[in-house]
Amino acid sequence: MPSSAIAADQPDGRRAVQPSAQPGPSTAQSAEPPSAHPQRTRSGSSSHDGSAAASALPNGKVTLADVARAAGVSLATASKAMHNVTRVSAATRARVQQTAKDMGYQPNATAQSLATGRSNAIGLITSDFQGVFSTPILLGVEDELGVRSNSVMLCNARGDAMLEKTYAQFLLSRNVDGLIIVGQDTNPRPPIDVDATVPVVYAYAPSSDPADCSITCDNVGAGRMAVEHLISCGKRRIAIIAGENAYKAAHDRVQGARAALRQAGLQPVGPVRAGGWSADWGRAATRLLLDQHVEFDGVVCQSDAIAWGCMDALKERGLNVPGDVAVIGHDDWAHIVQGLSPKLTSISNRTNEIGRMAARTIIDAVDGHPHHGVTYLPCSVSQRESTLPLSS
Amino acid sequence: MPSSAIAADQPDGRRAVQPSAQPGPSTAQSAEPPSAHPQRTRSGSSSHDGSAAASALPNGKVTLADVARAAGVSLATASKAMHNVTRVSAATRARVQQTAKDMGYQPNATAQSLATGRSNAIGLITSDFQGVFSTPILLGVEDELGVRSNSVMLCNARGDAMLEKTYAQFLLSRNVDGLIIVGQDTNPRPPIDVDATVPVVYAYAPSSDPADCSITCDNVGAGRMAVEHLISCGKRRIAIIAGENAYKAAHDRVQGARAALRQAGLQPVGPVRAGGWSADWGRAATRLLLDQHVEFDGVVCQSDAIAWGCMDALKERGLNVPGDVAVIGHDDWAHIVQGLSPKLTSISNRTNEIGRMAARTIIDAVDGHPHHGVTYLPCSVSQRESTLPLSS
DNA sequence: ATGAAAGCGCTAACAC
DNA sequence: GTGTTAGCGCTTTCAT
Repeated sequence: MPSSAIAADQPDGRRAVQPSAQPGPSTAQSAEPPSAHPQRTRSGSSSHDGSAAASALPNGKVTLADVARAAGVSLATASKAMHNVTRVSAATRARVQQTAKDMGYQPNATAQSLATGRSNAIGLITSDFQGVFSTPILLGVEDELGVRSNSVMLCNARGDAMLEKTYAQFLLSRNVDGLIIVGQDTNPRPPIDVDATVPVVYAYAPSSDPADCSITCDNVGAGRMAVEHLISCGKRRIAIIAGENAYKAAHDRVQGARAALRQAGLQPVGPVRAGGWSADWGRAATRLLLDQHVEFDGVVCQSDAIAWGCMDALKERGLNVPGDVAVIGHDDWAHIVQGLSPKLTSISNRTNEIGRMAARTIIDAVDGHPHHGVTYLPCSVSQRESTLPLSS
Repeated sequence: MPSSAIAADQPDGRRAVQPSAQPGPSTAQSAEPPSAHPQRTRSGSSSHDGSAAASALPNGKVTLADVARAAGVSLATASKAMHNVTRVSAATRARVQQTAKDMGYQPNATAQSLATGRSNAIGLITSDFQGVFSTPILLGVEDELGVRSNSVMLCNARGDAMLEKTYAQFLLSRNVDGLIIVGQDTNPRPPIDVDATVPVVYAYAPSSDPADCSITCDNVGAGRMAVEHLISCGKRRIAIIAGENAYKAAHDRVQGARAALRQAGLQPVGPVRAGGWSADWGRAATRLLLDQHVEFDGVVCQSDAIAWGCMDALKERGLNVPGDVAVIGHDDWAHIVQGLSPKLTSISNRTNEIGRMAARTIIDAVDGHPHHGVTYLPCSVSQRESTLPLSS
């Protein structure tokens, strides 16, 4: 464990600005003179030689017309040459592309979009304010799309159906090629209420309309995995602490867990209670189990927070994890599984992969290969110390 | 604590699809016939009466020209009428707007952008793969922008300077009106290496160029607050467990804490060690303090995870929180502060507000009121059980 | 293989 | 007040 003394005192210089409750430049007239032009960064003149730079827009932007002129060809030819596609002589193609590069030409995506009708951008509407699940999904979408030079336009509907509709229309007006709707849980949800002219895919929360395309995780499989993992660690008396009753995920995971247990000729030890997703619930449920003298050597907790509370209660009673009781969580939230001691084994929902897959699916649809129905992506177990079979 | 028995067994129906390691529709040729057109949702015909709907683009989209024709005015007049702005008779304005509404007209933002040179979209480049700090910032940006019908285009540069540059150019080619660069920590960073023709605002990680505009949090003030809070709870022997040495936040917070201590005629109890941001480091550092018989009745931990580990170690030795020792964390991560028992008092960096402010600032700049220099947004303390003064 | 010309849907002078 | 006319920067027939 690295540890170093940190530098001692210094004068306490800097102080915070804008200490008002509602700080912000927009709230008051800027104290600065309202200069007519936005700030601009200086820096890196284009990193190449200066072959005759023709004109340039007032903005400093080079258009295809500029390139064409400089290369001594027509606008149309320049356009073709840039796309490596139609019949252009290899010579001109090369020349145009070189001039374009030399002049620092950057195609104007807006104009391209207007001309072609495609924007190479997809719209993403999230309904999750906290972002626990949707963030990795969003990042996954971006990862996949960024590679293809597509971009994602983001809106946060905060779970409000009206706002969601408004945003969908808004994104559509921006010519997005497709829409990804990200939910905050795996409960099926009604389809968005817009006459979308582009493909739509639902991520995490599937659409209740089976004709729509949805990507979510396989919670039934996750429940099964959790139990199978515990059994593989040599545990046989397995208790289950479920999440919140209103969530389909809770039911799905219980269903999978029971199926796996049954398959091994077992059944859950003690009652399966649903109460919430929090550590507090984990503590309460575990104490209850203990107080009722339920004997278990493994427990599947339907969230990492529940597992946290469970481990707290176990330690409180002098029980050792994983020796006396192995604990497995769900969701695989980095900050919880890593913070616990021993570190928590957990079932990952692979939300990042859900995002990537949603992106691939929508691109496919845009390219004319739509998918339908709900795809259940398998979860995976991340083994850590809380279920180490060694000490069993 | 609510608790309900969950429904018993059901047949384990559904199974996961795509179990391959690299699942995805794009990887293989779709099994479905490649229909020429993307899927489209059905649903809600526009919720209004059917006054003579003239034409409509093949896409089903209504253009301003269609509206103009239907309303019996010229294209230009229709345009003006829609913007409530130039001289148009109230009558025509009303008539045009009504027909537009009736026909379900949605302006084409791409065309508007091309014509005006403004896109009403800002680009956001994040460098945070985990998203711990950038997610709330991002959501804050979106909140503020969404209200103004601006949209945000998102890219994830993963901390790679080259990728960041590529994305910046990419976004610029999409005519974004401004750029927000979100960092993963508060260490100053070199400015982006592009000749931006639009305003740029750095959020969380400030630019090292003082001429640039940056918004970050006031970690010095945060350090001060933490100590002042502990003192206000009646604690006087205060220890400090710092974060990772390579982070400016660690030094800033120590600096602020020492200043507050000095102001109260005190100084830190025991050595101030920097080691990391994890719970493991919190455990190790606290045990060390205890083993060295440092006597403290309050401890400021520079992250919530450290505080977690600290509380673990404290309990381990039979010490009571907050009775024997009050504990305060930094960052205010919901899942940690809520999961702990007792719940953790923490200093919030107000990342959501940083995002909102970045959005407001960039809008201001787009409107011709640029800001410069680093704005340090004050942090705030979220009091919870771990510092309840009652039992002190 | 290359170029001329007609838009994409909208805004913004400038005439009437 | 309202209409006419150019474009914004690019793609794309259709001639040549």
